[in-house]
Amino acid sequence: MFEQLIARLPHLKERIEKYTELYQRMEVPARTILLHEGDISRRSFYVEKGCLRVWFNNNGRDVTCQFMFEGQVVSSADSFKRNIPSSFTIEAIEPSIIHVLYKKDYDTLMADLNEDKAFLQEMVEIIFDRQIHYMREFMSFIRDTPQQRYLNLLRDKPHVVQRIPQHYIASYLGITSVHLSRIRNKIARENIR
Amino acid sequence: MFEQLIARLPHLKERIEKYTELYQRMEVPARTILLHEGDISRRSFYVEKGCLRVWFNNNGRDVTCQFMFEGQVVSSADSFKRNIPSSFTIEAIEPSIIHVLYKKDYDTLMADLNEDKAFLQEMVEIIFDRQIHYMREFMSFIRDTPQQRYLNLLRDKPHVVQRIPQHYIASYLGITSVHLSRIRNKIARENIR
DNA sequence: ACCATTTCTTAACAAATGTTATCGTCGTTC
DNA sequence: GAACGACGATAACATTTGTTAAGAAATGGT
Repeated sequence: MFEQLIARLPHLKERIEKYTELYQRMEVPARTILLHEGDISRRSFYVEKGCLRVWFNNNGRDVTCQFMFEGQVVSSADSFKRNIPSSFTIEAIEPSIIHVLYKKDYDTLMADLNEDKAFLQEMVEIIFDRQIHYMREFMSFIRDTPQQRYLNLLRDKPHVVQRIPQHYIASYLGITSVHLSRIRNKIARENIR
Repeated sequence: MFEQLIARLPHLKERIEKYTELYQRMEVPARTILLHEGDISRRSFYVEKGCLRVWFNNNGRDVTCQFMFEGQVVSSADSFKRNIPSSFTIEAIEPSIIHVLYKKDYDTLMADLNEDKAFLQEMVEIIFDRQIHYMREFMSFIRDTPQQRYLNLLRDKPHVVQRIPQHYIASYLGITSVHLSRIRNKIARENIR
């Protein structure tokens, strides 16, 4: 676990391994809710196998805002860090193997790690990358049509399109599944010509 | 300068003041471009007075993605930090007083400050807040209609609606100025009834 | 005060997107 | 293998949003 991370940050190897020990392995079937919108998140998740969907309720309907796959870590960052209600739900949509880190273990660990300059610097980098990620998603929404966003997704994250049911992708793109179906049809017709 | 910041982080007072010294004051008229999209950003800006608009070119037309006012710091974060071309332009849209920090001064300062745990922790918090900001903007785009986004803006940042020309707000909302005008008309009619 | 420019509104029409409903396929479960 | 539910395609129609163009209103510079 966390092999990729250790490969990227060999100087933090021991600390990452210490971190790993605190995780608890868990197998869950599809449709398991790991965190409910509105609850305060006390757990953070690492995906060993499977796929999670992050979504929130908007006037009675799902709005998907993220998909997480093998090797990714996910938590309701603001809820977990600031003890406020989560603004979204985290749900497994495939049978998955998840490693869970409880808030109290995380806090203990962080208290240690805060003494550690190298770790803090790494932390800055990681959060910074997340900032850039969301900034780009945001810019794409201002800029692109739904069709363009779908083509971007095909280009940048083809595994998402392959693994995720289409109606979830539609809501992630901010459109209805009917409209996504039309867009796909249109793209297919254009490719034949 | 930076009084609010010092008030919030009194334990970092000296370092913030050291930071301040490196800034250069600059008065610019409206329509001054402070950073061109595609250029590598070597400067970061603090707004003492006036207003900046952050935008990028999309097939020949402006897409606005942010407004910055008095007391805010702005840079093309990824460009400034990673030495890559900026994905947007920064422009003063009112006559403004700007304080400029050059990259080389910033780097020197950061090298010092990286020795400083308290500062690094603060840094994590600040970047983390930016992450949450962009995440929320992103979620709002998936979730809300343009009319709702305009009402949110009126509710959360009325000063933006008051100070910024409407066609810029339209592009920030991801719609045309004609459509924003229609939305405003509709809201006004609903309020009369 | 005057002119030029920018900004905002409105209208008419076109294109994009949503809504509702129906149908076919596929996988799961009993 | 029958029943069921999830998923995706499609159609018909409604609503939203974009495009273009014209004119009114506001703003800034001289």
